[in-house]
Amino acid sequence: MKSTSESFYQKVYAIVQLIPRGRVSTYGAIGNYLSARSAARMVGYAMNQAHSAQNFIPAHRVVNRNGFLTGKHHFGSPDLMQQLLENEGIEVQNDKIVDFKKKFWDPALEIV
DNA sequence: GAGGTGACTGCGA
DNA sequence: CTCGCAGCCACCT
Repeated sequence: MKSTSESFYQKVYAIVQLIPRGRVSTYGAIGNYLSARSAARMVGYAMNQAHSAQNFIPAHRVVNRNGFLTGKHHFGSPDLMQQLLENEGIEVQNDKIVDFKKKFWDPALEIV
């Protein structure tokens, strides 16, 4: 039923929820894993509905390619995203993830 | 039915 | 090195 891609979001949600604590991913990495080279916008768009999703989506673990908290404003509170990241042991300074490259989590590499 | 937007990315000048 | 533009796909009005 509703096999017509229940929602591109469902896929994104699944990936985001798979992100281990203390790690972060990017829109491009997720989009790339979904067969979309640069569908990063769709991933970000999915996050837009994340707060509407029935399940909790750790969208704070998803940032842009530069490691900046671009979507922090969509959490209801601009500081909420940073607080969540710091709560997981991720250092955030100037709205940017510290050592983002080290904490970067690629689904295509982790999910086999 | 058509147009516009968007939490992005990569490449060119 | 820095700045700008075009591409991408799905959802919303």
